[in-house]
Amino acid sequence: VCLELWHACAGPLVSLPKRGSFVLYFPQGHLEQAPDFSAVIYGLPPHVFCRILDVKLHAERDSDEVYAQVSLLPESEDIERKVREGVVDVDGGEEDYEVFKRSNTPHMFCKTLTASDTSTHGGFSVPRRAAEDCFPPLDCSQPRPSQELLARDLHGLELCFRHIYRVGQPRKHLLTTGWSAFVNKKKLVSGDAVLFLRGDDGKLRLGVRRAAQFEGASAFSIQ
Amino acid sequence: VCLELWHACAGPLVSLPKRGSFVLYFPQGHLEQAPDFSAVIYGLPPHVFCRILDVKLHAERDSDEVYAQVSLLPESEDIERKVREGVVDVDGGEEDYEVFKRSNTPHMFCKTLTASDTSTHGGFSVPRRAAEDCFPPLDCSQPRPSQELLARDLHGLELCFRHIYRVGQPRKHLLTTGWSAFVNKKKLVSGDAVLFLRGDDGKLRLGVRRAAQFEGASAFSIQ
DNA sequence: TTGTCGGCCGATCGCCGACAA
DNA sequence: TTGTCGGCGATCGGCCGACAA
Repeated sequence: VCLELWHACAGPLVSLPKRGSFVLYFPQGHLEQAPDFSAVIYGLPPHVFCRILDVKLHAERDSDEVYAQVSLLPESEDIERKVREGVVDVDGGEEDYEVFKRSNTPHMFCKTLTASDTSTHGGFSVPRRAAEDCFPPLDCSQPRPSQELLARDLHGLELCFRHIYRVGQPRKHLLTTGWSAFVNKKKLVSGDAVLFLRGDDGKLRLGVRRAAQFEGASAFSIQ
Repeated sequence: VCLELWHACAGPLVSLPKRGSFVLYFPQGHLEQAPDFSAVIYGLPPHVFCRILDVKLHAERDSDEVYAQVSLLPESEDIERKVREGVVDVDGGEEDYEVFKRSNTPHMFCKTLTASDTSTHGGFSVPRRAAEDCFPPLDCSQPRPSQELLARDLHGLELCFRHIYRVGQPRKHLLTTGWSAFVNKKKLVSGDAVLFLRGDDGKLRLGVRRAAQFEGASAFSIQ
């Protein structure tokens, strides 16, 4: 999946460990996150000194929720001592995403959906800055500027929208055709957020960040 | 869940062990059904002599697929020997569902859905026998007999349909309003079957039996 | 600048009848 | 008896403008 879009969806509070770096792994904390398989395992060490073998980015196929799969390799106490003493660097030397982000600033916009955005009556009001930053420019010499907008989501699925400018007297950008199909497909509701992201290659990416959700929220969904 | 409806949905080939009876449990066969958690466990006995502590009937919340949760208690070799010798009866003496069914014959009907039944164009053709056996009788002295039909599914959820008689010249029973909502909610397709069941209390029950489905079939669902 | 609403057109749903298998 | 289809009315989706926050 797209690195930038993944981080955009995850939000600024999420940072991933670098491959090759060292971490302390707390097995008991891991177990406590899986109450269905809760078990008391005696003799479990409180923490294990590990090296990050790999970090894979994923997104849930149904909900688009982002998550990472981190592969750990337990290291010897010898290595642990050397790291603590500074003989071996904690960081593995691989480029950090923060570093990458500072040099390559993607054009990005995030908007929380309003009642109008998610209702069946009408489309999506595009914030002006979002349209100007992320969308291809419209030929405003025409009376009714419009274009087809193509964007890919985290799974690489291509979405298509009609993007128009200036409806009514106060001018504004709108997404019309294709928008409600997107809302339905992603099961978006008022309060959820969408992210537009234009990569350096000019390709448009589209992500989703859902409002605070409860465990088993789908059990209470309408119809 | 409703005992009769559960058995109706499960079909005549499915019979459950009685509570209190004895069975031979084959752990290896159980493991082979869960390939995701496949593991080779050494020293596993080929079979365990068990008593049925409890049998709970369930239905999947999303698909309405029926399944049973069977609780087993391993028994001593002493009991096993007595059972084999006939000193203790294999059956636990609890009433069998087959026995129950022979004395209480519920009015029941099962129909495989046609293309017309599942299309958005029109409602559901009710077989005449289904209507007469399971539905409250209509007042046919009126020019357009119709009634509201209430039925509960396996989860106790109440469905509502408009039931009419005699549309067009060849008279027939139809479910109109409410039917397509039911088809959508249960994601029914042509080939699936619905079951109508009128209990002794006169209450109507409504079950679903899906056509042969493949693993991960939802991955190929439309939209 | 942008969230919401009234108006309105067109597409689809869904009810009715006819007809045939 | 019942599966399918043509027809057509009612409903809803969805695009436009106006207006106000």
